[in-house]
Amino acid sequence: MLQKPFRLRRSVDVKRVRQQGKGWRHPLAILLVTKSDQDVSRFAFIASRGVGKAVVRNRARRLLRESVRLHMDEVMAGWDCLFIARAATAGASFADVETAVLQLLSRAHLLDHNAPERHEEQSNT
RNA sequence: CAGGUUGGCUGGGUGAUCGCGGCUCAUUCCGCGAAGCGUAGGCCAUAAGCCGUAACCCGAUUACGGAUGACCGGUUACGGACUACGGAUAACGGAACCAUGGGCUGAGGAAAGUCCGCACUCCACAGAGCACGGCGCCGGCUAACGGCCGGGCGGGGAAACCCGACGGCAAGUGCAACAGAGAGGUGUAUUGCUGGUCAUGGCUGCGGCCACAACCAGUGAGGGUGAAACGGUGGUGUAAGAGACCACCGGCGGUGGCAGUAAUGUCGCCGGCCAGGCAAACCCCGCCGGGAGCAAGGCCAAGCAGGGCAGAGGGGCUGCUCGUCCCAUUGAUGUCCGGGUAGGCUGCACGAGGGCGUCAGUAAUGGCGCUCCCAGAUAGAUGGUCACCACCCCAUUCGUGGGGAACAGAAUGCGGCUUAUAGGCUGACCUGGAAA
RNA sequence: GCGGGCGUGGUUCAGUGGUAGAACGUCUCCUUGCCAAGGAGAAGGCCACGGGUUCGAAUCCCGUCGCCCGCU
Repeated sequence: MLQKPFRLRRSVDVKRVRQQGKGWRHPLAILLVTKSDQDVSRFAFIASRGVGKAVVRNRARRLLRESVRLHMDEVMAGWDCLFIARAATAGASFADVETAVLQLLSRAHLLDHNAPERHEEQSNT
């Protein structure tokens, strides 16, 4: 779980994103996005029963969530994002899921390239 | 040593780093603010404080000094309790639950399937009968169970051991394709065997013998069909045969003794000779079952708007009948149109609880003592990355390198069952071989 | 959480104890110069899976798997 302000918690919000959101597809995940009136961007992660059993669904959601968490400060504010796991998500490695998430976010033009590159800072320390 | 049977335990570890949920503490703000402190006020006196002083005591020696100072007289400072005010703190309560920091803690043996059983909660206290559903050898355990333990019986296995929906088909009804003479009651004949009637042919030593058609009668032994054909073996009997009769055996019904709480076992006696199979066919017998479910239920917040038509009945807790209760002509209820909500808290984590010991019991289990506190999410936490060690597989120049690591994720809780499961540890038993 | 149903040739479905069928599709042949339509014929099933009851199971019972639906 992300920290509370960054979670998309109410079912009405999720429904709104599902119905009105613009979508981008990747073999490992689907991203739906709508503009919100919030100061921050909020995220939700969905794995349907088609993805697998409970263990597999948990695994898929955790991988997606962790990928988003590590790059959250690069994402522009004020968007509601809905990540939907696919059948291959749980079987993939974390690195693959991470690149897939970054690809989806950049295709949705949500990455703020002026933000500090946390990744490099981490590897330097 | 090899093969097998069966029970129990476990379900990777350590560290670094970036994160998440819960509880808790501190930091922030607010409320209420005790004792104590300060100020003011009067009150208390039987005061141990102060003043005076007799006596006693000590030193000096007849004068006094010192200390303690009773009684008595006086006094009011300290004191005592009280009242009012003052500013503060602890504790408590609340807000915020946002941020930061600290501490503790965070998936399973099946959390799974939802197949049973309970707790808990609500319902118009749920009564009777029928229906319906479940269970089904006996005894025990349990809150309860379709569970567990022990025992019996039947089946499998060489054995350890395993498996069994294991009440009733001489209460009734029903079912059995094909094949077969006949498939459910007293019934069956175009095979066979036997006798009779009337012929025919062959042989003849004239007494008969053999073969065979038709009809009538007896028979169910032999052959044959089938999953299954109305007991088995031996004899008596007969024209041929048959439980027709007899002996033994098996099975059945009744009855009695002994062992056992019982299921049952065992030993007799009597009967009739057989009364078949299927109740996971209807059913009968015995026992059990009110219904719904934590989205139960309780509290709070927010929001809205009613109207048309039908209408005297409607309503349960599957169904029906009776009974009972609730709502309803102040319009219940049904239906159509329209409007509002999709939040929070609680239930919700101390329990039929875990561990250890001990006692009772063959055991399941129970009693007692000590000890521990052990997830509570809500678009749903328990995760990501890296390193090392242990495990398995492959390669190996024996240094190491590469890969793999099961089944599976709490959602009110608990007791079972069932199903999935890589590997590891360990107890007991059986059979065979070898050695001593 | 509670409850119900389904699984049969490639597809849609019958069959409710006695040797598994229909329609469409597929294939072969006929018809046509060729195709369609039409006609004749054929192939194709361990009845989802594993046990049990029964002489015998697609059917009855138990368990497993998958799919679908309803209520709250």
